[in-house]
Amino acid sequence: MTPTPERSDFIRDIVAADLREGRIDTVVTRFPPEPNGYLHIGHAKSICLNFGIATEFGGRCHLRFDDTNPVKEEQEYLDSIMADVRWLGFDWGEHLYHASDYFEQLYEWAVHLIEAGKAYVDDLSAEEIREHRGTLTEPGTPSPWRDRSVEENLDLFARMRAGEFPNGSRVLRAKIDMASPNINFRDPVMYRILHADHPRTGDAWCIYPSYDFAHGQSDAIEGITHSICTLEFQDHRPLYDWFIANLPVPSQPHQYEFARLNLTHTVLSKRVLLKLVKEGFVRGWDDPRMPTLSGIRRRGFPAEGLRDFAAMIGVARADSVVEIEMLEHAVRDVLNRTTLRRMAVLDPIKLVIENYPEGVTEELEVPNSPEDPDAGSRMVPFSRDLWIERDDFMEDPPKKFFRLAPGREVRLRSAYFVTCTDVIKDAEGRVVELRCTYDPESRGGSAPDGRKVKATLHWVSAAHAVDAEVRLYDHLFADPFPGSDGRDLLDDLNPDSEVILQGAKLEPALADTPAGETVQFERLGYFCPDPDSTPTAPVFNRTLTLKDTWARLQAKGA
RNA sequence: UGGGGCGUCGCCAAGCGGUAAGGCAUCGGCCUUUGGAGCCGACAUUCGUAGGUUCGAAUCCUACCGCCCCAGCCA
Repeated sequence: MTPTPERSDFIRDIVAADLREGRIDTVVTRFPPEPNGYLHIGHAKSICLNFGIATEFGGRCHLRFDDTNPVKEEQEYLDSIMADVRWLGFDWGEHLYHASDYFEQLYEWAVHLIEAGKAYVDDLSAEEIREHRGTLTEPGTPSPWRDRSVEENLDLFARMRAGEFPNGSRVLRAKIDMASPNINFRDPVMYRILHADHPRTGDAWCIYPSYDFAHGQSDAIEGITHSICTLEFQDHRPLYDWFIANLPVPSQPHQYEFARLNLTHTVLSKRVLLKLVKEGFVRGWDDPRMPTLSGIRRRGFPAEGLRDFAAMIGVARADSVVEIEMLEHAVRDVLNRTTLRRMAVLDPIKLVIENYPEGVTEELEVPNSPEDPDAGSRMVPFSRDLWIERDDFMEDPPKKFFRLAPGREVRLRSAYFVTCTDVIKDAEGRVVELRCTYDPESRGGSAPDGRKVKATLHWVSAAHAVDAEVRLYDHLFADPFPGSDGRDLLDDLNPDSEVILQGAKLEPALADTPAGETVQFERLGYFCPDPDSTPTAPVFNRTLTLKDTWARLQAKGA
């Protein structure tokens, strides 16, 4: 499936109308992450929206770090965010900015508001401010410091900047309306004292602007036309507009809100993700089970799949939870057409072809991709002793199982038809080896007499197999709605989200799979080398399984 | 009991007064040297509920119900 290129949503409709009706000449958007964590798939939705609109309408999209809280922000996050946006396939060109680039301008505008009698320094403590704020149903009460003179406010604010006061001792507040039904208007904090080093400005500042005072003004400075954010900022829009209206800003940006992404079987909360990392429930921010872009990349998901997914889910204002199957579909769709096919046996059982000459190896030509003839083919060694998948044999098969069984003939992919003639078991009765005969006439995988077989099995020549570790990944959370109904999030963690297999058997060509490339292990799924992989000890991650009708039938029967 | 939003198929989502797109999932069938892929078909007489306006309503009006967000010196 190819997503419709000209998709439309309410934001694109607004942009199109603004362009058409001449309210703007060029659309300018921005992706404004706070560098306090790694980007996740929810951010990908926003990135695709903002950068997508810019390219579709011939405008531009800025990458701007909302770095106004030095106590939470780190250079590591700045770096990972830039790498992730690039990986996703977007380019901000020259337009890399930081809210911290505007600290001086923001300070001047704060002074402007003080001079206009629209901001004041408050000496109340954080707790007192909260008490004065009122409640959802009761108006707040003015701070006793609300009516200080402009001169005193100017003096105090300058001394706040100069570092004369300790953290938390004073704040600068906008003077709006303590009785407003919109709590954001009850004299919101514009600046707080934070004696902390900033990743970019170092110790140049000890007062930092709040989100509300920094964001809209940063948009105005950059000439952002459409400032797109998530629903929880709706209540802030009147305040956003208030600052723009009361300051001599160079442009008039507007804010629009859309519903953030929620996904079943996953959690998209920086707080929770940080906890999973810090407390060792995963291998790190880039654990293949994490919904972070770095985790998704390590898992082997292609960026194109994420972009297709973003296009598929659309953009709207209704809270929603997207089934993870939709993401998996988008990823499989890309992988199916782009990936090379290889053979690997995850849970091997020996198959010996009794009538095949001992000590002989022949090279069989196997196509690299049925979806792409241009992908060519490769030579794969074949011999008397092979590994096949344990699940591909049943001694006493049910009606619908049509793989190998005693007396049954099946095809070994691109090789020969083989018929199981004997089953060898160990002392405990466990099947340890299958004896077969092959039909030399069926070389390549089809019989000259035209007879058919119901199954095609993948295989690896035992003498040529490369041993590997394979890590099977599944949803990090077993429940579709982690932590719902009051459960502890951690209780919903899927105990089988990572299953590590040792001694998987790979066909030789797999040993040179480059890092970052995802391949298909035929009939099993998509896999990619993990960064832990070495030439002598390959490690593959399972990106996704293939859709599995047989597994579904079994599940239904059970 | 304040304010701001949202309610169209199991999930996402078009629709903007003219008689319910599409995708995911699911279920059939065909095809197949991956039980993959592909192809074909099925899948909302109904749009949170109840009234009203209209020749005609998911779209307009009224009331009600349900869900989400807001009381950080986080963003």
